[in-house]
Amino acid sequence: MESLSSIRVRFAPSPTGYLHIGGARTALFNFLFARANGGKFLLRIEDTDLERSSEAMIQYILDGLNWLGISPDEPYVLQSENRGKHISAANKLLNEGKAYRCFCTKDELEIQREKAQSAGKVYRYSGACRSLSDEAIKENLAAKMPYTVRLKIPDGVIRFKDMVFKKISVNNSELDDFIILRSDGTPVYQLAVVVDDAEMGISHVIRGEDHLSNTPKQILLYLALELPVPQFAHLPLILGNDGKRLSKRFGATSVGEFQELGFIPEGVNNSLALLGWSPKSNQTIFTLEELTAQFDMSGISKKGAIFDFDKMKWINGQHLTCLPAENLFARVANAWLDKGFIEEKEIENRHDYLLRSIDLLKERVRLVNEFVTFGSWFFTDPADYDEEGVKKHWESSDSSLLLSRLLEKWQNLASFSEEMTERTLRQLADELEIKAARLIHSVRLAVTGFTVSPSLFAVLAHLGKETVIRRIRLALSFIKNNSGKQ
RNA sequence: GUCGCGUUCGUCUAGUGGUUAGGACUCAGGACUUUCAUUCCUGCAACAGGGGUUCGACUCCCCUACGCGAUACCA
Repeated sequence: MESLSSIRVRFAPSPTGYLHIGGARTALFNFLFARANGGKFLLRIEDTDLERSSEAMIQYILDGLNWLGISPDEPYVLQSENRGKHISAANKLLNEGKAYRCFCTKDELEIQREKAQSAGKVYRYSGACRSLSDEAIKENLAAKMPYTVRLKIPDGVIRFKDMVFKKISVNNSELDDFIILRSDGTPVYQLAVVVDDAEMGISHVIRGEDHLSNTPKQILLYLALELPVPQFAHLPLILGNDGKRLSKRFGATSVGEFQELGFIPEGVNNSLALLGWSPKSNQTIFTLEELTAQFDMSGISKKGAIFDFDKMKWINGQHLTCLPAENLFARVANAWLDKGFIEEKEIENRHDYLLRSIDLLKERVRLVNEFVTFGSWFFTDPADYDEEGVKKHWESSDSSLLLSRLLEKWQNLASFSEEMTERTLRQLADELEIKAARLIHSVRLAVTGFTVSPSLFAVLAHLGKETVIRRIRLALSFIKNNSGKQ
């Protein structure tokens, strides 16, 4: 067995069909802890519930981790493949008298439980089978009576130091002799985790707070099996805005959904890290590398964190502006491709144009999808114009005059550069004794269809003379038709 | 019910006996800019309640309330 001196952590999801955001955070913290301490980050699929598990579901998890950039360092382990080891561990305990066969039936136990509950008492297994005589056991076995295996819990108190929650102590009397092997011979979760974690040489178990109260049971199992007890760190839960555990009611809860919404891994990782962890400094925007460098268990909070979608978008936007356009290229180009703005071959043919487009827009968007919603004019003439904008900029009597005058000037421009368009526009404004802003707003609306855009003159130079002229003409006829209607 | 854990601005949080209780998102106002969704500045806004301990408690102790989790032949 590996010694515990080498740091090995694991993320152990059950394959439920997608990578939950809470799971992703657990994975991230495991990953960061491993990286920060020169350890290994492993993945174990808890597929004990075989009916609910499939290859495809495992793939979702792998894809999700991969997308986030936190793939495991070794091939994943399937819990179901360790079944034999779980069973022999149970047998070992049985042989050593640390566990015993329980012949009570499910129905009997159910009745006892109900009785205790209706009497307002705490139900715990009575221990009826704990001291069955060897003869009785033999008889039952001979009679082929089904049995479960239960761990014999000694008197005492379990104390452990959680890296997040600090000292925890639970009296063993709170725990009853829990089942480790079902009557069909399959191992129960508690046994499986302990055996698997030991088998994988896990040194630190980092998982959700919902496992905190399982920990004493598991420690008892480590002790009984004479396995080294790992360190534990429990992460506070991620909650929905009603303060309860995050569930499907809250919209996006899986990594895949965030991806579809237009989040990038950098943003998701950053947001997730800040849910329950805080750095020593005031820094809020982190790359994965920076997180790795600064991650520290002491920064983990004990309080459940409510998920703030607005902040998450803001963080994502920060990454979008910081990342060089080249890094965004593939994702944004794909979004444009999906939307039909461009064709496959254009990704290469018009590479520079696309890249510059991304560069112009990236400071203003928060989600990748917004490159689509606010970027249509890179590719097509505006199909319609912002209503407010039309009212504001195109409904005065001289609207078309202004645009026509500009059109005249620009048609004759030899160089349609940023400097030239700006200079000529301002000249015209002077000539007409109006504010340059009037012309600028009017042109922006004509060229993009929106009232907001990146720096107008940069936009003009980027689109080129031909397109700009065409769009101004289009706008002119729109204004004409529109005023005719009224 | 019992056990465990938690409780600082609306949200994420800093704070480890003496602070004008700090930062971030959101929101509001302002500045810059041709506009803005960018950037910058300003503002709003919090120690759950009650008892102790102490010269002095957000910080330590106890109680209450509230929340979450666990109490399965689920994981």
